[in-house]
Amino acid sequence: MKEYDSKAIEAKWQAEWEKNGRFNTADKVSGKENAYVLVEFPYPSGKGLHCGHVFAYTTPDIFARILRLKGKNVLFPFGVDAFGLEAERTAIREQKLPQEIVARNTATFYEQIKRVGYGIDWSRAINSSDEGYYKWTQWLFLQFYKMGQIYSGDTQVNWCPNCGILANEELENGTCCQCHAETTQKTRKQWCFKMTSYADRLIDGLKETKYAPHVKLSQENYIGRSYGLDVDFATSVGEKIRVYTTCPETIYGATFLVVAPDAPIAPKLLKYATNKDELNEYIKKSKSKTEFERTSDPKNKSGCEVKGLTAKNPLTNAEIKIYLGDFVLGNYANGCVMAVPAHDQRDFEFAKQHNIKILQVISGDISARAVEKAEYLDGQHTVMNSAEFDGQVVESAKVGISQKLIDLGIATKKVNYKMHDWVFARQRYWGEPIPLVHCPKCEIVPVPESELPLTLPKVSSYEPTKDGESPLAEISDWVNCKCPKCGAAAKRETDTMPGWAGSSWYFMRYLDPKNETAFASAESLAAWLPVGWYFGGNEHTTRHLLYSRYWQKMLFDLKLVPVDEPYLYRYSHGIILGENGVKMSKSLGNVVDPREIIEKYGADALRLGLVFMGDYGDTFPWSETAVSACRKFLNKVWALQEKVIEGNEIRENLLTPFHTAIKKITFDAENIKFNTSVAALMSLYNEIKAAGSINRKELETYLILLNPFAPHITEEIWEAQKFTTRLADARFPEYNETYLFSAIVDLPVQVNGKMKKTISVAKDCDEAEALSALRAQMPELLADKEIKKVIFVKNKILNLIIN
RNA sequence: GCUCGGGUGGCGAAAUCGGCAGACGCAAGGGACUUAAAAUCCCUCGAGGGCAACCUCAUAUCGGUUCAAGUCCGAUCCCGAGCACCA
Repeated sequence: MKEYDSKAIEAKWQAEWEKNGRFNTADKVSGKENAYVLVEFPYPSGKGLHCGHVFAYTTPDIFARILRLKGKNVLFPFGVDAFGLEAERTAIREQKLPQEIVARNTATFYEQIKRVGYGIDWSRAINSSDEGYYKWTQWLFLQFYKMGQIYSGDTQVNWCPNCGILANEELENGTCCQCHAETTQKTRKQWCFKMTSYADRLIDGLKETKYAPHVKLSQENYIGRSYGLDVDFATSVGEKIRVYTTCPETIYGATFLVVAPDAPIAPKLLKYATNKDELNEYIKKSKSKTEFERTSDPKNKSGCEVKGLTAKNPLTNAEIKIYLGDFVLGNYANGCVMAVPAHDQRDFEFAKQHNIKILQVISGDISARAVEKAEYLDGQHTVMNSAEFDGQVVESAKVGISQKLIDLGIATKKVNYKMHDWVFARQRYWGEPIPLVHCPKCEIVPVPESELPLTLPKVSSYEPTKDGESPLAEISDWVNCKCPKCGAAAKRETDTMPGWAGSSWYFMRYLDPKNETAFASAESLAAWLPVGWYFGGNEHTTRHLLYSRYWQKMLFDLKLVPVDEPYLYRYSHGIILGENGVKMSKSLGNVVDPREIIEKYGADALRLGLVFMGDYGDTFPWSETAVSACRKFLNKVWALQEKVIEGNEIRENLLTPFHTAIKKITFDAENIKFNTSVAALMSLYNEIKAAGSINRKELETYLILLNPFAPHITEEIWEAQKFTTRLADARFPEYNETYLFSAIVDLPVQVNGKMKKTISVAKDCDEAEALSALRAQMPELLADKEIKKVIFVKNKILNLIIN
């Protein structure tokens, strides 16, 4: 009876769960408390599901199963996020339709995932590219359009002279990945979301959530709110240059200005310049760089002086030079900065490179590098070379100088955000058509809601076009339509939505996936929102999270949802690398298919192995030996059936081990750290084995504890042992503090902070009792020593300071 | 470059509030069972020293705070993720 037949057992129980859905479906009406556990829905890639996916889903499944055993009405749904570039490119490569690719890959994904034995409510499965789903994505878009959150604005796109618009993913070192031509940045009007108008609420709303601190920090930094001043610098040609600064305290040290080549004011300055050709050449060059390239090179701060005009420092009246520099971004604040080389490292390097005066205005050593904000705002540094402010500490000079600039009418207070508005259009086939119509008379008219979904036409050719227009623009039957308002001949918008669209609200469709009259019923939204626990990849902690929070806030303002934060907790997982420590990829041949592992060790062993390998949040290599170790462990649990004796209570010698394990798993569930739960289950097994037998109560308890991790084998043993109820209806045990420690504890004893030995003392004993126990048990330690000081922490430490 | 993580034995890792560093496993070595092997079971297992009791060193590096530091503070090095059209 050493080995168990994992294949037969897993097939049996998976069939049972599928047939008898009540174990995994969330009840609409139940006396229980609702708990919504969400895992990011994957893109159904052609590579199939690999162990990285399984790693991502196993911990949430264990968590959901624990909540069920704790008596919660748990919703744990799944689906696929099927629109997007990857499916389209795969389809082009295989000369098939994206629809076919998605259907095929989704089937494979679901088949694979079912074999791991997740407690998923399959009745709610969704696919974001289904008409019944994207009808509501389009409907939501129209609500946002009608509330004024969507506008047509200038955006930058990657442009290949041969292939048209490219995604960032299609760039290879500034060239096109297909034809290897040089790419440039091109301006194009596109639909955008006015997301910056919600910036403050997106920061402030984080207070309502319980995300991990690093997740909140990522969100805040991405939004990048800063408080500063808009300051006008006069120029020799009358035109004013408005810069944004968060460091007005350094303005006396501003010795040049840098204007982004794509700043709104750049063309005006160019008119007066005497070196137009040189400047135009510089502008052209910077257009070939992406924003990332412009800002990432620390050494080469390129720039080109704008000759023939100068600016004036508003407080010193010194004449200062103006440069175009592409490390300044045209779309942030005013696209212009005042450069203070003594107190900004970037400006410092630029000044050295272009031989510009470095004027120190804050104390410190600037011989080798700038003394920056992080250093000088310490209440110690003082201001110099700054007229009447000389000698003041920086913090107070900052206030004074700001006020002076404002009083002089040169500056106004300004709040800026690093976050941009959200470009929400793609010139691609495989996405939701944007439901707008261009009418020559009425301009932009929304498609009537009764006509949704505006379906994506099924066509044989859907490749991106060379002129940068959407492939839909070439389908005249589809493009030409009547204006819904005036009936005149009109044209449909041909851009589609980005992959972010469907994923910004999918957690609500799970609540009511078949509803044809609303994206979800008000009752279901009220019953389940916000999502209690949201599990997903580290790579989504800024953008996907932010986008869906933004949609939620707009929907809240439209009174369409009851809460304005969609998720309460957010847990981010790492990545499983290949066994060789490199990212799993087909070309490297280190992808692990869960089906192979299940074949060899069983799904339960795979599940245990995946959580045992490492922490959910970490990135680490796949380890087959961890799975094989867990299979051995399960074999031993199976063999416990030979040692079952009668008994209705946990025996006294096993009380502490059992309650320690229960506490550990309970604690781990709150903190999503199940690797140590597996260790706790193994330790508890070792104690049971040492006891020589297991009684029925102990076995019953052990099976409940192990069930969320290894659902199949535990169901099988439970049934074979003829416990009365179903395991799924059992209750997760509670731990009792009084059983956690025995009456005698080992107290570590240190001398002068160095660990010596442990002594046995009564639990919770005081310092005097501990010292007398020490004298009795280790008299030699204190012989002829004078104790100068005693540090005693109950049940933790006894530290003696001795000469 | 900017932002966010991380660095602990031969390996994966643990250490919840600053209190016995290495739980739980893997690999390895020794033993039992076996005709033999596999499986299983038992023992050893951070490094160095010592017959032993024990001692010294050890959580990327350097410095600090503290009775006590993997944990807190400062500096440095290295690795991973994201940086707006992959999602």
